[in-house]
Amino acid sequence: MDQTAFSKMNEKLFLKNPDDYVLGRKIIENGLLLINKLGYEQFTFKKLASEIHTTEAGIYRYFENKHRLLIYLIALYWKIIDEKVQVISQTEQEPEKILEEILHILVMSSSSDLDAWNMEEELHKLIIWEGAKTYHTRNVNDDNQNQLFKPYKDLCARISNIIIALSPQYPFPHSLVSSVIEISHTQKYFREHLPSLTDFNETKKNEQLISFLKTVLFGAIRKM
Amino acid sequence: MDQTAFSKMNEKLFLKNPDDYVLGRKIIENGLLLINKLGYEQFTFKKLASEIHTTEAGIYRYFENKHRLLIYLIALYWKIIDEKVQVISQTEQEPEKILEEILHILVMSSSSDLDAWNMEEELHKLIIWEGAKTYHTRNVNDDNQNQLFKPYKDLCARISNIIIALSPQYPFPHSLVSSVIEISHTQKYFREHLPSLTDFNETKKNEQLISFLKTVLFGAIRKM
DNA sequence: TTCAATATGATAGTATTACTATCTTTGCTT
DNA sequence: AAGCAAAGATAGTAATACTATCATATTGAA
Repeated sequence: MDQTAFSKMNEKLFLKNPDDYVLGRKIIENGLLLINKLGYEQFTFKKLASEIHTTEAGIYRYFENKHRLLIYLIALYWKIIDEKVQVISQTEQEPEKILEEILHILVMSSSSDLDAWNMEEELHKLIIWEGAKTYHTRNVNDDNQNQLFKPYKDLCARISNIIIALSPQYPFPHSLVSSVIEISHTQKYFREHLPSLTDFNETKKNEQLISFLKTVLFGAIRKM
Repeated sequence: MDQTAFSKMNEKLFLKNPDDYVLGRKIIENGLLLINKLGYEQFTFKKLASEIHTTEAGIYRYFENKHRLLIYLIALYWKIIDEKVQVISQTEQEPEKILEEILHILVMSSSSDLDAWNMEEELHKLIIWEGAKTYHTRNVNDDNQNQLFKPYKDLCARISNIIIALSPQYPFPHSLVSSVIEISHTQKYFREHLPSLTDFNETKKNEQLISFLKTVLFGAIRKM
């Protein structure tokens, strides 16, 4: 796992930094697995507590509630993606090629190493199933003021800059980037659960999804 | 309100057809208002019951749980939109013009009549805030098998047909349509709550959003 | 070595949620 | 006038989402 993403997590996300303590790290790792297993609604601190042989109260020392834990995990995901995008941006040269590489990262087409426990894949599953629940809440504005969504916004800004460099005349770079990110998740979800909302067949799924995202991304910024 | 949308609602959505009874209609109307007021998570049948001077048990006679009520309301929304799209399709002639009209419908740019109680506007608010919660559930597959999402899929298919007529070579008409629909909601939401993920300023908001959606929709299907 | 701070464990308790069950009353239809 | 279904009323339960308090174990500074 990429350890640098854990550093400098927004302190508003937790009561006590989980990455500094044994129990805290167990909460993060097993919390992620258990949310993915049960779904966010069915997930409770009590169930997690019994999973890691601690108590509800123990978990509440780290996170105010399960929503904060969710936002923490999603923020972690965005930080990891942002770092990958930074690396790509530095190594690649053509902006088109960089953007295409970013699409690959967003759909997690490279199912990476066959680690027994691959946090990144779990985080990817989490964002597809539960990502939108971080901000579809009556607390959005407060949470946003507390900078809880900063990693997502940073990533969006970084990719937008590539669009701006490539197509300075295009008036909606941020909207385009946040849209492509969101639909990379919803299309992957629809493909599995509401396939008639998509056009993907069983073969080379991720390639088809990336093709689609390319028609959207490059279609939009192309000059009329 | 468009009364035809209520007819032929999928019977799996309710235990007793709310549109056939006084109490049922109160549940629908005040349920919609109360979910919008409190947010889906804070909304409970108990609160709704006290609002309309009935009891929890009374509401449970109509809906298995609040999630079913949410799906019902969202299905109603899609039916209303689908009817509007049908009307446009019949009156308009050029496919481009039809699609542009559909974008206007999707973002609800015409804030219609100044009725004291405008169900359509409330439903539009509901879909923006809570729409994604209908399918981001561990029950998606069951719910989908029960046809609970049929109105959405019907709408998507209908609009896709226009795309196909306009651009028969484009390989992803359904994905494009479901994506445009989804981002019409998320971008409107981001504009209000996470504006740095968008590029819209305070003036003529909906026109800007529609411009953006046009770059995506027409950009994607344009021949290379 | 001792003391103090703090991480964690253990237990208990509360208000609210998400239901289910049952019994009564009201009002309309035939 | 009888009967049936809609709606009201009340009660109860398991689970959720917390909060509070007290005990124990570890560790690092004096």
